[in-house]
Amino acid sequence: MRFSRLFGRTLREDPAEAEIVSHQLLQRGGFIKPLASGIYTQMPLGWRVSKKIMNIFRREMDALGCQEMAMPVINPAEIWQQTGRWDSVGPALVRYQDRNERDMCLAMTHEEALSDILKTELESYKQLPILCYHMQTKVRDEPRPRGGLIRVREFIMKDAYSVHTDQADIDRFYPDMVQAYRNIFASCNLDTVEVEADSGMMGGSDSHEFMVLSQSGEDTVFISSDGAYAANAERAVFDKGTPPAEEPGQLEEVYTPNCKTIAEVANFLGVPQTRTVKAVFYIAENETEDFIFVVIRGDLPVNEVKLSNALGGINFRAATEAEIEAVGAVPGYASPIGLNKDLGGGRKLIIVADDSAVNFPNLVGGANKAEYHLKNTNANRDYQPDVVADIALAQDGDKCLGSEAIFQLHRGIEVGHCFKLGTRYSKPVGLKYLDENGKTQTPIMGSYGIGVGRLMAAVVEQHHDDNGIIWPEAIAPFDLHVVSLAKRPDDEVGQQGEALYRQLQQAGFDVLYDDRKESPGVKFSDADLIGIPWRMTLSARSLKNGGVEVKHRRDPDVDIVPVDQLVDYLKNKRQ
RNA sequence: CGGGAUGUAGCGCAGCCCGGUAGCGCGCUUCGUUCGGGACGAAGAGGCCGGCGGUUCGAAUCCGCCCAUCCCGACCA
Repeated sequence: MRFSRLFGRTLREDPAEAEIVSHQLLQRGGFIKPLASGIYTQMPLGWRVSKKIMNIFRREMDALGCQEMAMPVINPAEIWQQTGRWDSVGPALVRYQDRNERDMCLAMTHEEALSDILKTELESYKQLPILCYHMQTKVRDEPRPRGGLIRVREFIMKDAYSVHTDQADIDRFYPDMVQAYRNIFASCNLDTVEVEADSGMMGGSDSHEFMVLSQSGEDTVFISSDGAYAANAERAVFDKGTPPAEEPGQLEEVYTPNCKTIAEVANFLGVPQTRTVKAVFYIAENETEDFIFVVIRGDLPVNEVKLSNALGGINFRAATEAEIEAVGAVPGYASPIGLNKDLGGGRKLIIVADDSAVNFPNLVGGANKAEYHLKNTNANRDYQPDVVADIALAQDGDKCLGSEAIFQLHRGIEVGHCFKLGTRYSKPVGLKYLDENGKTQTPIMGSYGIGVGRLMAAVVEQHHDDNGIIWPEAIAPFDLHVVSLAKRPDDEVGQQGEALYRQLQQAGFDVLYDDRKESPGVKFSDADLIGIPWRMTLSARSLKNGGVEVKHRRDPDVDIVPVDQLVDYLKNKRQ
């Protein structure tokens, strides 16, 4: 490619709206161009990188025996209604009606589309496992796109699916897929951390995220100080401490003026926050709008993902002060003690207790009376929780379960996610196959996603310097960047440059040839910004020194290589 | 959806308080000089000052509403 003909140009300054480095450099280098919030065009340079990334995906998926296919972006509503996600995923799913007023949507992922195929295609255990993947545009109307390519509303994802006879079969296959993901990230020179994750809207039992640790990440992950445990914030379980061995004491009302927060109460009564219990309130988004009364030890924040899981995956919102008062609780001094669980009309008050609030005895809690708290509240004696679960949010510095290690908080970019889906999709859709004994069985599925653009951005986050991007060789837009410092196109240097460009292309390299009429400074700066690994400078000076000046983007040093030895030199040096 | 910020030429910004016919740098075009780390000179092109409404003799500037973009949070993968 001649630089003079390359569509898209470099910018001298960072676009004002770009805050994170990958967004700045990808835009400045002319890789991407924004169209609307969270919607980007991949310009020729960016698309070249994407294609190289996708080819790495192909290589790894094909090696596993996964077959590439292509499923549609446009889906009919029915298949999403069948799995329940038409209602459960909310406005992130882009919906519309076609001209016949049929409900349609733009797929945000493809479990439904694949399941629909399997409904008629899958009949026998002999077909299993089915391993397939595709790379397709996903559309998600995100509440808040951010960070350039980190979180967007339209993006290409490689998603693979596996269909198995039973759990044992997916358990055998799953590590191979995880290994393929490791290979992919290794090929992109990306350092990733594998963390236990919540499966979120995907459902299913088991899931692992691949995180790139970065300040620009939007996910919170905890890694134990001994490196033995890593989990994202939604999932992380931690040691809440050992409850003191105390006999339950007598309930005792105490006057606690102006003590609406846990900190104030603990301070006023001179007890640690771990000896208090607090209440948090939500309204379930179900037909009866049940009132969710959460009790949790005073020092712990609520993990709403864990809470949702404890309640069978329902959605909810924070309750208003009026709604709290309506069930008889007093905000700031609330307690589940003495509240009526039947709110009438089939509406329930559901008490969800974190295990901390149950295991720790004699906690200070609200009295449902302004300015008063109760000492020595005890779950199961003073009130009956409907659900007891771990619903606490881990924090930096929390202790790991079963070891002395400490949680350290990191920010991360989620670049890949593997899910064991169980029968989350196969069951509602009614997927069936006949086993060796002619018995009807429900298959077990897995799904494995990785975003192309997000991966590209994550690589830039990890591989850049003050001057620009430093692409790993495997995904660089070009292999070589030939910089000609010819004064005129037809002079000695110009002619040699043309010949060199042809020669390197014939040797099989992807070459960007800077034939522009620009000053050397401009060409070098653009070369650094675009970040192609190998830069070859051809100039009167280099020719006088015996050839072409070869420099790797990440090293300051240069080699002078005679033109006729260049190809051998590069084949030797390149990874 | 809540909080905050910003919208003026392709990009980065000033001008806005204090109303009076729109400016700087980069980039772009032409010519000349230059030529190893974002060169120099000369001459140019390019703007519905985000939109709508109001106040005013007069609005980029004051007021109201709306829209868009970014950041934090909610939410989400």
